[in-house]
Amino acid sequence: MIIAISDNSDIPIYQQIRNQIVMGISDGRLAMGEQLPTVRGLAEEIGINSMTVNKAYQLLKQEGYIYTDRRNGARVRESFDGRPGLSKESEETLGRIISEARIGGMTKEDFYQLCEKYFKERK
Amino acid sequence: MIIAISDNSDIPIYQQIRNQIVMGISDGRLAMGEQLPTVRGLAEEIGINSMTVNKAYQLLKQEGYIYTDRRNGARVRESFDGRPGLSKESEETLGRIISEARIGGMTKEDFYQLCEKYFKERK
Amino acid sequence: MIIAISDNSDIPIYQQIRNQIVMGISDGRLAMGEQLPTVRGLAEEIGINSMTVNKAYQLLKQEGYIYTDRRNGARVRESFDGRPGLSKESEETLGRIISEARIGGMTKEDFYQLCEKYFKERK
Amino acid sequence: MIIAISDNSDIPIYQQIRNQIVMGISDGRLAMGEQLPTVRGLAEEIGINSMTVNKAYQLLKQEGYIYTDRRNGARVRESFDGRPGLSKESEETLGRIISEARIGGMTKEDFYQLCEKYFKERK
DNA sequence: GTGGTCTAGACCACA
DNA sequence: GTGGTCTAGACCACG
Repeated sequence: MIIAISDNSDIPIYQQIRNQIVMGISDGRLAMGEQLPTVRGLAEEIGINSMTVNKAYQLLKQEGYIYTDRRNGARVRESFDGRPGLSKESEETLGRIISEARIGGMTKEDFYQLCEKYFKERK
Repeated sequence: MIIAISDNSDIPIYQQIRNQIVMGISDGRLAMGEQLPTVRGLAEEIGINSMTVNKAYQLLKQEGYIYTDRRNGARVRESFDGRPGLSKESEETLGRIISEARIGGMTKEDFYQLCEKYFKERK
Repeated sequence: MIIAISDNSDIPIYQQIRNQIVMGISDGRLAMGEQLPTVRGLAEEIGINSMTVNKAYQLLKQEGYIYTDRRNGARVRESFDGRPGLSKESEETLGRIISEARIGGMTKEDFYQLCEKYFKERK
Repeated sequence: MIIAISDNSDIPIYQQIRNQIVMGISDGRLAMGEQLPTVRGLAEEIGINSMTVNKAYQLLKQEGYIYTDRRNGARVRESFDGRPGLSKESEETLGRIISEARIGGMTKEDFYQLCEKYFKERK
């Protein structure tokens, strides 16, 4: 899986990595239990410091998306059973986005149609 | 309209203001063309630096949600025509949230049901 | 409040800082809402890198013990209402310690007497 | 006695083994003087490197929980006399946990009730 | 002035 | 070889 970082984004690099891995898990590019690139390997690949990748992995680990096995590096969680639907922050953000969509003139149907795109994606 | 700032949020204060005004416009608490509080007035009301409020207004203006007329008052835009849509950033964020929802075990129906809540709100 | 770091401990420095602040909150040396030392200030005081203090603060923040107000630095949480009794890890560790105590020949009464010491402490 | 290793734990494997054996001794699953599995046998059983099991045994031996007789078999110590007590480390950890419990809103009685659970266990 | 982020190196424990 | 920790110094956003 390719991880592309945008230098001129105002989202911190470690967050961008975190987001792309989450999206990779969601759309199937990263399978349950699959091994992630090593911290150093990924850092080299995208040309950043390994501490930054480490921070992203720590965040993913804390959120329960991955775990680190001392023998094999980092892996995607095998199951996401007990986790609640959405984090409180993400739900708030969703509310904000829906507000923006409504002001932007989108109907509920327009919005759901947009969502479909992201539900379908499975590269 | 009451604007409440959370000190322990990770979101910068000026963005919290911006978000609340956007949501106010969306759910009808702020009417099209309605005059916003003055920068200094709002700053005093919520007990923060007026530079911060100014920054929020600048952002809203730049995003096209409000405009300032020559008497220095800020008003909500009268119409939001143009093709319906979301900003590129917000659409990306939406994609990220849908990914999180899917991993969290939400079905498309669960997600839409959650969205309904935010579409209904109209205080 | 004085924070003392042990260099020859196998507990990471950022964890030691975290533990001492937690204990400070518990025994009243740090009041609810009280401002913590600044990251740089504390780092200088105990002669370590500010990133390490930052890491400790991030951990405390994530655990809900403190929050960071952009205007005033880091502060102790005002209330700890909704938090559950003990984290799963701490409860497991407690079980392990009780096992050690029993093998060490302590009766339940011996153990509770030892606990009393830590419940009483309020410097 | 079954020893189960968790790959996604932050606790090193050799310590997990050590902890489980200590708890086994405490709750009676391992009798005083009972012979432990061989290093190689246990390593194969739980599918890890025998160096790791060896490290756990060394630690247990150093802590006085087990001893190795001249026929190379490891056995649980016959008696644990001496003045009742906890290691300095464990006592410190206990203090930390009590702090967390207090902040978490547990009363002394809540805490003792939780402890009871671990005192009762004797499989 | 505050915390947040990032870099370029380094050392260590674990397995 | 893996992740985890730490350093010394730097820049940035926020208020």
